[in-house]
Amino acid sequence: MTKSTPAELFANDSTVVNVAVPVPLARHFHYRCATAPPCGTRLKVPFGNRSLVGFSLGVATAVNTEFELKPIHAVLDDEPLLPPAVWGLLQWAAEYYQHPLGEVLNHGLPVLLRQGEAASYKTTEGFRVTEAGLAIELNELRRAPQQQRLLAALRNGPMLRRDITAQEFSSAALKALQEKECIESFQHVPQTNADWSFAIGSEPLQLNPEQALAVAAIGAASKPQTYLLEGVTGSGKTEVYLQAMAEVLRKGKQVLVLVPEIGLTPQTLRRFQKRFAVPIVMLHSALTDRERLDAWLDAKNGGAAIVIGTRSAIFTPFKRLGMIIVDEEHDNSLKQQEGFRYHARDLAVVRGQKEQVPVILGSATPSLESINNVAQQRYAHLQLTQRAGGAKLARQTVLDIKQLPLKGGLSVPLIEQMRKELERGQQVLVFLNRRGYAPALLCHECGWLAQCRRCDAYYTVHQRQQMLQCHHCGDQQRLPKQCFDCGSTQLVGRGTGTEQLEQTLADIFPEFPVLRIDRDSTRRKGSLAKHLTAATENKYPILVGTQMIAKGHHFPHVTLVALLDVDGALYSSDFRAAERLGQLITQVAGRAGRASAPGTVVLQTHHPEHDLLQDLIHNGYAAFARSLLRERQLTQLPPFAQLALFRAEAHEAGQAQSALEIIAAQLPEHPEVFVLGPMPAVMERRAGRYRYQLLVQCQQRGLRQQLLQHTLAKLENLPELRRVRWSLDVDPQDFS
DNA sequence: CCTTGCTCGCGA
DNA sequence: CGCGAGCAAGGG
Repeated sequence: MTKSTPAELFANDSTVVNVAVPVPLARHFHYRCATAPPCGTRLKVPFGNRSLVGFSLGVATAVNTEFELKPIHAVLDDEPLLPPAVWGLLQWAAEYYQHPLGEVLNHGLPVLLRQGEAASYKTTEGFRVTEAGLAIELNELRRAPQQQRLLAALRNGPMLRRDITAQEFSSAALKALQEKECIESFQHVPQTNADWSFAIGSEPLQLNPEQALAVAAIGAASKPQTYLLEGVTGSGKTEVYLQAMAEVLRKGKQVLVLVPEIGLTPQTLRRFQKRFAVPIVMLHSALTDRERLDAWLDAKNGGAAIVIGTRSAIFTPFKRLGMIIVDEEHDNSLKQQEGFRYHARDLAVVRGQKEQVPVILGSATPSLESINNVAQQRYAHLQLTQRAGGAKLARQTVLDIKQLPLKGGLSVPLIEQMRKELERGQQVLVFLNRRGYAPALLCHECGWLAQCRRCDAYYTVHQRQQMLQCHHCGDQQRLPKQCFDCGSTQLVGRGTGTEQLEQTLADIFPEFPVLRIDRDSTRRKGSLAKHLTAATENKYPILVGTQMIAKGHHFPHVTLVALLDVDGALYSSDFRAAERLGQLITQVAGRAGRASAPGTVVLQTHHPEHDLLQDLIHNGYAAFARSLLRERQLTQLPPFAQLALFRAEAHEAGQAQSALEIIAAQLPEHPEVFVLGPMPAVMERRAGRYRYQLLVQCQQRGLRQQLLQHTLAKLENLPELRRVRWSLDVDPQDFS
């Protein structure tokens, strides 16, 4: 790396370089230097009274001579930091999402590189077993199960510290083993540009005909393309991924795997490791900045065969990328909901085209966007309709609870059905998407409801902590003893949350232990994994959970799944609510059953006759989604329309609203452009701010693009907008 | 009088 | 975004 001294730089700084700086401004900035650093190298530049790391965009042409330019401080890279494919992807994303390039480029980098660190390894620490560690009986460590587990793992081969922490081994266990001299640390020198192709042997698992067809189709394609792998839960999508990957790895190429939530990753990682003896790198939130940079470098230098990560991993550079897999492509967490609002699945498809590698989008409940792309023949369709091992899909039923008394959200017929399963020794899963004890606190005497000071929302009662909590702004206060209005002490929770449900179930079924899995019960690090394991092992006949349990994990002993309250989404104002409800019900239903004990799903509802529910339970998600798609076409909603959403928030409602009126006034009139709003957000006030929205709807993507570009250029100079926080969301997923 | 806490404007 | 200038509110 060259670190030019200021003296060298100023000696002859007649050149002007164009720099993308990480600030929320759409323009670039000019700086003086001796010779322009190549486009794509990082520079340290003075900005205001700060020093920032930006990217060179090459020699500037038309230069403003009205004021003196500042010289750059330093050149941080000898050559462009990012390979052309990633550079191009980031440029494309900045334009598509209308987000300042400097911020987008910054987003694509590990933190240390944003801060100006050199893009090179520092040695990393690894651990391996010693002679003593090999000699010792594992049984001797039975009093220290953590150490026992870790030692067993290390006997399979040395591991890096970052991989040890990633697999939820405790650092105490690591230290203890080291002190007993069962293991020792060593300095690991990263192996760049490894060749693992020889290590990919024949495949152990027998595929069913559908899986075999899918793998063959991907392998046989004459040119790379995008595939939608639509496979019912339990149909063995992962096995298709693994065998499709094997082909790629055998050629010595790398694979990028995007997963929605990192909670699932240790599990996925283990499965990948079991199959392939190749370097696998995980990008997850528990990594330190240094570990993240090392992982990034492993991918860039070609040392990592497989990279598994969440949405931001889509920007990882690769030396020889051979395939991208997006698991659970319908999942909303693939879309970033603030700042640079990109959709990692959509960028994966773009990246696949740019780098000419196949992209596999997998889901049991594909998004309507992807289903439409199949219909338009933009994606190839691969279907898995059979569950592996002959397991049957759960039978879905609706339970009409109109006029039925509810006990903590449970109807009597449901309780009886549960009892039957439990007495047969089966496991029952009760799903309720509302954590806490009760979603509101009500005064029984005067009807007063405890309302959040800063939001248009009620506090949730958390009985165990004796707190009121606002789930929208995080505000907390002690559970009041008296009504704020009338002073009555008759305060009761209204409605049911998982905390209450857990108690109610324990009362009804004292002989069957209950395990609750939600954000509150899994707050401590590693406890989600622990809970999930306990749930799988059938130690708890009754499982209670929020949508946390809807993702990925399979509970083979569960034969009855009950969803307590699905009505909220049936009459929602959000046009995506039905799609999401269908996905949720199908995913939760998919957690249950195995070959010997097919499951039943019970949906408690006040609207048993509702078309959506009927369609879903009788025809399944695939048909349900396709009828929703026809509806979207009739109503001209995505994917048949291109949306963009302007949001504004301010301390005064009027300010937010008028900011959007100003923006609306800048939008050119066009017969194919519809503008809706400004209108208040569904929750108008949140965390003390009033929130408004302005929806722009276009027929054509190109038209929307032109329109946004044109409009944003004008907005940059409007002083009236500086007083409010506003943002643009291209392809909004969530209107809250 | 000075500290504290905001909003505002600006950045090459 | 994130700094500092500038200004208002409040304590001594």
